[in-house]
Amino acid sequence: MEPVHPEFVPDPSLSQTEMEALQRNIAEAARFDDDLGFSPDTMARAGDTPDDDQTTLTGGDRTTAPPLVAGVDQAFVDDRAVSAIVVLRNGEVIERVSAVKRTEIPYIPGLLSFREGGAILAAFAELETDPDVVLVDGSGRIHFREAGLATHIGVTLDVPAVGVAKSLLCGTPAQSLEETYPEGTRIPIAADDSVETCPNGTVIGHAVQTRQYDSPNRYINPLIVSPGHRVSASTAADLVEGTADGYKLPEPTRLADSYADEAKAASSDPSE
DNA sequence: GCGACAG
DNA sequence: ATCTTGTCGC
Repeated sequence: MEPVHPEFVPDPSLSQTEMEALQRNIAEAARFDDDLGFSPDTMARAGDTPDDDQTTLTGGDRTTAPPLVAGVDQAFVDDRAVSAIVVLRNGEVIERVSAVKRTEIPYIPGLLSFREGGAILAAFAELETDPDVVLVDGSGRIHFREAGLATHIGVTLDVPAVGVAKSLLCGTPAQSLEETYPEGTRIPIAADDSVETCPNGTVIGHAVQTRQYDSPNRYINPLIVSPGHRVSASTAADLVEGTADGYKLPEPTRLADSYADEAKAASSDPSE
């Protein structure tokens, strides 16, 4: 798939001020409410009975096929970024692609999309499938200008997108994230003074505990989930919870992560 | 000036 | 993100 908004394609040669200006425009074009082509509750998972998705004469419309969910993740080799995309439906891999691109700028908090965005869009250009929603590694609305990596990619491609991060970039959690929470716990993240584009108190995402150990002194940190584009904060959390399958990371993200490592190894293999 | 900051 | 062994727990 190709960019619907070429003017938003991340350009690493821009000045920092120009990058920030572009992010403000992207945040204005972003929709942080649900505009999905499917019902978030049609998320069947691996192991589910296939005929669960057939029509019920008297029930609601259950003819809708489970959505195509894509996971995107990157790996790095020297000055190159390897982006991998894995598309799943019903827990089954439908397609996977990867692309390699040189990184033009270093990692700068708040400007991640200008470092990784090029490789990601190159990978999407290779993708034949049109995913219903994309899970991007990093923040979406939880960003200083509400334009994190997931928002940048989602708006540029005009595809529903969700940000899945392992740590909090900004914003204030309703409860401390230092505690150990049981699976299923969802803690709202509110905008604070560090988020300069929206009122303080706005819920810009959630900490989501997709996995937790049963026993004593070992614990797992929650994921930080936020809307990227065309998804609300609560639906973003629903989608991540609905695609997680026994691991902390949702399946599409987990598979993209390992595929990126494979592609990275292959790209730096002399015998190839 | 200092702190804080996804991957 | 990346560099890596051991260690805990089911």
